[in-house]
Amino acid sequence: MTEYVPVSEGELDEPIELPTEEDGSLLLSTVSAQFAGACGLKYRASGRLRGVRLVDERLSPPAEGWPAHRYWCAFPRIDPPPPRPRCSDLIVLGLPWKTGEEAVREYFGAFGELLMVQVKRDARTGLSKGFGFIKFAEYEAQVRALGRRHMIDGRWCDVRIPNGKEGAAAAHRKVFVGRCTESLTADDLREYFAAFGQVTDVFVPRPFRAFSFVTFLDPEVARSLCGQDHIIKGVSVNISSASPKRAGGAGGSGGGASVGGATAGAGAGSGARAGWPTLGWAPDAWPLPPTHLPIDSKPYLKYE
DNA sequence: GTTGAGCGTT
Repeated sequence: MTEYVPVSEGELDEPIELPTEEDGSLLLSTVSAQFAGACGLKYRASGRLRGVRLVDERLSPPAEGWPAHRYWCAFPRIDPPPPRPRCSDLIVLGLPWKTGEEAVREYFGAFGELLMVQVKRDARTGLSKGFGFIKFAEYEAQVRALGRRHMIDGRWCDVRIPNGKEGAAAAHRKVFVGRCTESLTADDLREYFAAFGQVTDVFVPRPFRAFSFVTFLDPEVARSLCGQDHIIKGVSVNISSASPKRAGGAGGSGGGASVGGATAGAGAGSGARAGWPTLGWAPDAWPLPPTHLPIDSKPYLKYE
């Protein structure tokens, strides 16, 4: 004969009485009819949690019978969070000559715990080369630091994922934006494309050329945009995948894709980059002529 | 006028 088993969704919820079968078992389908997604039952016996035996979709009563306890549902484990992306070394470009590791550590320490800080120096003279490397403990800190510019000791600095192995992956996060007009600033592009995903870099060649590069944090965002035409400030631009930079000259070893924040250019031919529009700074005001900069914060020029 | 700046003594 049918008896009724009190079952609730969670331990503290109000039970619903569910009918058993002729053989005294409770069908899992009877449970899931009331509690969608339930995959079993549990109860408490002398303070400890116990599971109800389940064979072939039938839940068997405990030895002491159904009425001895009240029951609640077991649900499948929610999907385990995907493994966190790991932190990579990050290059910090454009450091003032005077800036040492202490200042870099103090500045980026505000973004999260730092595992490594280096300022690269000339072996002979000990003078800073104007760049360094950092590594965060937490990926979230890395994300916070990428894709915006950083004012360190009076100069705007860029944080990017270094070239090389990591840089090759950056190629998949970057799109080529063709048919740009001169009216489209790096900030315009960053603001527009931020709607599709976090933008970590915008590059607009200077002097003007009719293209730009936009790098996203998520390669899937970049991929999804390829092949599309978009209208930005009335300009129809075409988006395609960014092909690797051509090797050649110093340092180019194949895929020189870069990722990172904005850049204060130093010489003719440098590009314009934009950071977070919300910061409200004006990239078109850059690069400042070196003579307008404090003596201790001239633009980064290798070997100068 | 459709492909980019600079990248690590180990």
